[in-house]
Amino acid sequence: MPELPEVETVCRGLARVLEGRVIDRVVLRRADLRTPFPPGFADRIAGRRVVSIRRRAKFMLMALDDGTVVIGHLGMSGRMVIGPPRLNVLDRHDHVVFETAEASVRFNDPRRFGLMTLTAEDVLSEHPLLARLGPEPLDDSFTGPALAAALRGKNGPLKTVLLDQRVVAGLGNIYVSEALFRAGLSPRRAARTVTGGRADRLVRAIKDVLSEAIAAGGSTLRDHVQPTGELGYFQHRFAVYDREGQPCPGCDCDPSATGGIRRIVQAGRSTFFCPKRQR
DNA sequence: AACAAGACCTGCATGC
DNA sequence: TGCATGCAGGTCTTGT
Repeated sequence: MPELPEVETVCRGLARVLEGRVIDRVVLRRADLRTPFPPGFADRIAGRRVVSIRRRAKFMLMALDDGTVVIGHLGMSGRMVIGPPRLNVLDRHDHVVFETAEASVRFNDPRRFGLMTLTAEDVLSEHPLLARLGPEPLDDSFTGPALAAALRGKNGPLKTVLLDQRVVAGLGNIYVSEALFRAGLSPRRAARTVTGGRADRLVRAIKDVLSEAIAAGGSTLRDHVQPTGELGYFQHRFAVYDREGQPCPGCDCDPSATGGIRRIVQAGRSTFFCPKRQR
C-alpha cells in the first residue's frame, strides 16, 4: 500500500498520540510477519516512553527513552489504527497492539508483507534494512546532479530504476508514474540518459508530487487510512495512475484517437503514462 | 554486476 | 452459487 506520503501521514498521526507517552503494554498476536519478531519484542517496548516517531524511506521509526528504536514497515496492506485504550475487540489481522493510558494503536496487515523489528539508536543507520537506502527525495541534498550521478551507467528502464530504494528512497509504483508524467519523461527511457535539465525536471517533479500527496494525507485506494481513520485524498489528483484509456490531462488529444493513457508492464508491475507527452 | 522472475500472503473483482 | 483467474500501494531471494 504505502509509499512515502502514506508512511509520512501515518507517522504524523501516530506522533500525535504516542510521542511523550508511556507504552504500558504490547500485545503480540503472532510470531512473525514478513520476518520474525525479535526475541522479547513486547517486553523490550513495554514500560518505555516514546521519544519520537519519524520516517526514513518507507520505514516508521519509533524511538524509545532507553535508546531502543522500533522499526516498522507497512508492506502492501499494513495500517496503523488508533483506538480507545484497552481495546478488546480485535480484527483477525491485528498483529500487534500498543497500549498507553490514553489510546491503543493496532498494527493491522492482512497480507503480512509488513514487518516490525528492534534496533538501537546508535547503530540505526547500519541496520541492514536501512544501510543501503538512497537519499530522501524531500531533502535539499536530493538534486538533479545527485540523481543523475545515481543513474549513471544504469541501462534499465527509468521507471524500474526509480523503484530501487538505493537510488532514491520512498518512491513506489504510484508516485513513480505520477512523477514521470510531470517531468515529461518516458518510463521506458534508459535511466542513464536522464542528465542535466532532464534530471532537474525529474527531481522537481518527484519533490512536488510527494509534497502535494503528503498535504492531501496520502492516497486511499484500498488499504491506506490515516491512523485516525481519515482517508487520504491524493488519489483524486492522479494524472495517470490507474487511468488506462482515459484522456491525458496534459494534452487535449482525443483519447478515442490516441488511446489516452497507456498501461504497460515493467518488471512485473503496471506503469501508466502518456506516450505523446512523455519521451 | 545487472536484471528478470519468483516468492511471500490475503482479499477483491471479474468471468465462466 | 461456486470456482478459477488475475490483480493489488513492497521487498527479498534466486537464477540467468
